Amino acid sequence: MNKDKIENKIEYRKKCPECGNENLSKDYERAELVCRKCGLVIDEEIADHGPEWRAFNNEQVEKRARAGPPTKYTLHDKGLSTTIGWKNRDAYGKSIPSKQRSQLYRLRKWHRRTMAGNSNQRNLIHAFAELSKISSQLNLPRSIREQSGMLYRKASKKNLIRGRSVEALVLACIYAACRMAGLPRTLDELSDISNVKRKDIGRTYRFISKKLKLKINVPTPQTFVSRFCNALKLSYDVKKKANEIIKESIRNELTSGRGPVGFAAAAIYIATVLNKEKRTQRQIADVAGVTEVTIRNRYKEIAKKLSINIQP
DNA sequence: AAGACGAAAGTGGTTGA
DNA sequence: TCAACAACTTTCGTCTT
Repeated sequence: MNKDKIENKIEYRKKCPECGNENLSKDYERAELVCRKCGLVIDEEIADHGPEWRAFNNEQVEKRARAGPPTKYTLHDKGLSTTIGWKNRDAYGKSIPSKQRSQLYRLRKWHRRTMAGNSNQRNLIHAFAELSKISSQLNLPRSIREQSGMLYRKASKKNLIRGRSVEALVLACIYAACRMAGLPRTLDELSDISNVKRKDIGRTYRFISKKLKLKINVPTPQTFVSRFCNALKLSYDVKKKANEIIKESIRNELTSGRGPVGFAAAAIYIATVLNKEKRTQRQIADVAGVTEVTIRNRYKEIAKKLSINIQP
């Protein structure tokens, strides 16, 4: 209890190790602690110091679930399970007469069966273990994890699971949740950390988004800028500049038909050159998952249309 | 030596008949 | 279901710093 308070205080008093600036902003959406002066990401997991909610069987789930609100979509019973005790005693500790005892046995049996005995529940336990593993690897904020879990639960309710790979389904839910939160990951990123092919994740995603009638907008280049800039350790100014370039490009209809990822990468490249925080095309291409060629093509188009002069 | 450039051929996904 | 198509990638030779 006290320990939590102390930790919070320490976090609050943090300084930027790069420039000593104390003006830090917490970005809970992205789960980052960011220096407002130089854009350095100081702590990438501020929103998620919670325990690992992994459960591999019903007993573990019940042990960990207890009664603590808020309810968790990432637990197969939303953390709301009730247990019938194993002792043959009543609430006062008296032993229960044998006549009622057989009744109690029967009650327990069916309780167990309805809890985790059916394949649906077992499937959810498996899926949420998977979900927890993957979202840890991606450092996803809790809100997105919960959203993914909710989507999976919905899919399960509509019987969309049977006959499909659990892993692909989980990845598709994560992909959808990220996009809904405005923090899209690329299919390649998801594919890289799992052993599901990009194509399969995409297909499964389309499947569930159609069946669940999800309304998800096409990602704009801006949604990628912040993440890529952080990965490249670029300053806040570059971020801002890149966003301006994108906004201007959208107005000039340069973005239509172009992949948003490559476009974001090109805008960042221009911004780095303009702000003299040079990164090579290769560096940017690597974090964005596109090729240098794409960056070149895009940035030529932008520079031409917006008449931005790039001189080294 | 490293980075930027651009041509040309290849690949995977979308679209419309 | 198939072919056409645009976006993007791969590869590679050349130029610039």
